[in-house]
Amino acid sequence: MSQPEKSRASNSKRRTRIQQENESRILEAALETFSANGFRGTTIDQIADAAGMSKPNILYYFRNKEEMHRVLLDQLLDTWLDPLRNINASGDPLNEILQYVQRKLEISRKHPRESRLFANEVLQGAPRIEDVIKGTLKDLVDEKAAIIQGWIDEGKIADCDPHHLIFSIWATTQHYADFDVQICAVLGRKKASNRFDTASEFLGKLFANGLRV
Amino acid sequence: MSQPEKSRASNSKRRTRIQQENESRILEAALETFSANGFRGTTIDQIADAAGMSKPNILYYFRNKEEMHRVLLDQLLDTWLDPLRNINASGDPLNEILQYVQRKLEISRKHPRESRLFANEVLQGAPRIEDVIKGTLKDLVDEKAAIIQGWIDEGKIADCDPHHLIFSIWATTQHYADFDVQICAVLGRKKASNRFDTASEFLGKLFANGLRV
DNA sequence: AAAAATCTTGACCAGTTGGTCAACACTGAT
DNA sequence: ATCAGTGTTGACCAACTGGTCAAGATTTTT
Repeated sequence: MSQPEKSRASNSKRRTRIQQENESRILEAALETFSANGFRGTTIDQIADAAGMSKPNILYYFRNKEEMHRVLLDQLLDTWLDPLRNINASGDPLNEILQYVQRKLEISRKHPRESRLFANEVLQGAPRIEDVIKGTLKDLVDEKAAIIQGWIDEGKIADCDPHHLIFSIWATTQHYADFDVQICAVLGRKKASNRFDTASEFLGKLFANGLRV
Repeated sequence: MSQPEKSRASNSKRRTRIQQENESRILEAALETFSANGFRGTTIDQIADAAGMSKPNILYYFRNKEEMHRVLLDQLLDTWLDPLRNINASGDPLNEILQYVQRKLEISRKHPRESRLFANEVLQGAPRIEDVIKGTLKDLVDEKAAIIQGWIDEGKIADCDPHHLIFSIWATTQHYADFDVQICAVLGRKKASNRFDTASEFLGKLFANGLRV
């Protein structure tokens, strides 16, 4: 009776101190490298270097390159959907939406690497997260879109397609993480230094104005 | 006196019929593959397959993988900047901006592969187009931002940061090319079928409303 | 028709990369 | 202190990949 082949990371036994430390060091290094170079552009050696350990040791904790990527995407998706979940049907409509914009922008500011990892994945056709996108994500978006449609019907915000409204919030906020290099280059050193604050102000105005009845 | 090493493609001599045909077949195949898999994720063999020729023949026309990528990016950047160049200081402010939104959206609709190629490049830190972004692109954006600021000062459109306005237009329109998989999955088969038309309507409303004085 | 130029590719090579393995080092429970 | 379980890595391998080359096929020029 041999054990099914499992990496340490996916083992359900209680994890030791060393396991926990190393797994998080590896995931941190993998996030850094994957988000900067994409999946194919990342080598296990790079991750090993970034994590300060040997390649075989990386593969002692994760069965293969794919598994590190999968774990990162899984972790990511929770954080990703959280702000959307927070939209509250009984709150003030405009305020709920503006809060959502600001929360998403805050994620771009604080977690740009996760944003780029996600962008890379979707750009390549989302092969590894197709299920989540078509399932959990779609259901959640449909649910919130219905809430927004309700607000529109009550005349609380301007008439527009709720799905596209959500897309436009994703687009504008994630842009500040995914295209940061371009943003900084175009703004120049000085204006770029507080780009997230000026972006926050701009997006607040745009959506507040754009959704006025 | 040996010729400097040049691929056929970059040779300045008059190009033969076969050269022209094959170079464009290769670039078409390369665009398809690069935009779907990224630079590192693309192998010359894949491009050769897509172009229906052998690998050595690909490398007869282009010195290496890098050169195909470079040529594609060069071609792309022209198309890319064109709509922005079209913004006219003496036109009707709101109309000029809404036209820009629609032109950019049209590019996402007609040239999604180019958009993804560009997105891939910027996501990875734009190593190969840094110069253009910091030079031509920045200058052009600054110029158009000044025009928009003029309109704001005249009270023709709402007060907002012109640079971020441009970013938000890039973000919202390119999103429909770069994240198409996600858009389609979330919208579902039926609503996805005319996604560009509904997007056009939504973005028109959002920016028209958002820029009202 | 023949020579010159251009085009095409099978075979090959060297470097890289994902992943394995056996042997050795460390940790912590007894 | 012991030793079973856990952690670590140098050496290695097979597959892949970017790129070369010489020889032959095709097209164009004369």
